[in-house]
Amino acid sequence: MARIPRKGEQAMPELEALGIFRNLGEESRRLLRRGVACKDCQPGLPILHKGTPISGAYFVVGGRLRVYALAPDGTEATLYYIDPGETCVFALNSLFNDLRYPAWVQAEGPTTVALIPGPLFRELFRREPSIQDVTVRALSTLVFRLMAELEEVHAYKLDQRLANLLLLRASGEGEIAMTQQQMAAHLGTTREVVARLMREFVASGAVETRRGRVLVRDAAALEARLATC
Amino acid sequence: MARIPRKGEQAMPELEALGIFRNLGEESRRLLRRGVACKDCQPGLPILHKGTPISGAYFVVGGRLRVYALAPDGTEATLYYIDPGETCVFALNSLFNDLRYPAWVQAEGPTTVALIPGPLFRELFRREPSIQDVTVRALSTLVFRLMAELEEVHAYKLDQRLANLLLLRASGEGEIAMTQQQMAAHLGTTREVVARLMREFVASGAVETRRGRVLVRDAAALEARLATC
DNA sequence: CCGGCTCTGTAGCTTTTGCTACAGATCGTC
DNA sequence: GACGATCTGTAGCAAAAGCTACAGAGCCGG
Repeated sequence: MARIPRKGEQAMPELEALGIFRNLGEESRRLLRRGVACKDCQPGLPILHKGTPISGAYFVVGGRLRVYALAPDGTEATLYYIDPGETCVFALNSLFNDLRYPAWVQAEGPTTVALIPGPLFRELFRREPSIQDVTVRALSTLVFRLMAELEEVHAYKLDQRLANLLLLRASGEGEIAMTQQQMAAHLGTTREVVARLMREFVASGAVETRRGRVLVRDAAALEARLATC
Repeated sequence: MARIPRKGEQAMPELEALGIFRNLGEESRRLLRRGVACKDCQPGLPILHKGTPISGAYFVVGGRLRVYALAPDGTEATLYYIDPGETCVFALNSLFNDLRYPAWVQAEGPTTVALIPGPLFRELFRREPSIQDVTVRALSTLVFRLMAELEEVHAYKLDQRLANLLLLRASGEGEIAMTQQQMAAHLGTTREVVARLMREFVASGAVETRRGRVLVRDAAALEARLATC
């Protein structure tokens, strides 16, 4: 049940529930009370589109956002999720560099998002260590991830990269809720190649395939696949 | 002719020649005078190795640093250059996240580097807008680059990526001072593949090859190659 | 000048991945 | 239950890239 958007003073309690906004200076709080807005997002509808100009910083207060890219053939690849207390690093990057947003964002389930307008966020960044920390950490984390992904593309073959993806995405019970097409989009290849590689994993007993899901049956076998040069 | 390393007060004139350090507050200057060091680097010898713990931020005062990766077969791939007034963003990333340095760095020609110890840099970061700006901009620029490279790997074939590399690296006179092996390392492929593709470019009149160099003869032909799907 | 090292060019074969096509299974809606 | 959409599995062929091998050219130092 979506509430009406909350602006200024009414949005503060939600924001202060996040640790990074709890110990701000009085001046920063005053600025925030005049500029921040919180709103509930409908699951499924894009909140941000590729090419959107970015006017502020987005923080997840509750729920979860999914950031995804669209491949030329229309398929979606999830880039990353944003959990409560986290900010959208692509939006930060766009904000600090006057770039347009490079992907799409949608809410997964009921999600509350705080939007801090650009000039306000920059001012907070100037004066508040916790904001500086979250900004640099978000950018650094993204740098780390992108470097790892680029290295993986150069260093590994597709079977190894698929094995890695399965290991990384497996839940506690060893389940990956992805279609082959989604895996293909993530790895930058075709669905048929994923199917072919998956057949080998099935034959070796490493996984079982279901419609829309994969079950890891022998993680060690996947790790062994990863270790082959 | 390398001078002895300059510490504290003696290093300040060189540092203040860089715009970002020119308008610092008095307290920041006082801190800097007690902590900064400048030194001249020998061309060729690595300044930083992969795996090195990072103790501070590196700014180029004069000359130029080259950051490079080593492939498993020992070949070097230049990742980026650092010019005067710029900082080593990998070192920043390592510093803020307690990571080890991910590559190698060497000086190209006579180069002077200022090292600002970690705690001092963090303090400057907290209070000085120009330091905040250079930090966020360096990280953001790296994010942008890595994202573009990752997208290029997925969206283009090797011939297109080679054409792009030649266009990007060509000097004003259309010369690229790289061996085929270096191009291969950069693109994550083999020297023979580069040779094969280069033969096609030569046959079409787009380039001429020399030992250790490539001469672009028809940039439009390379661009046309880039545009083919 | 000579020798060693590195770079370039080439060939042939193999492996990996992509493309096209098809059929069957599964799921949700009417 | 029927139907349409989507997902999975498979096959065959093509294209791209990798691997191995070799020869010749160019550069530098002794």
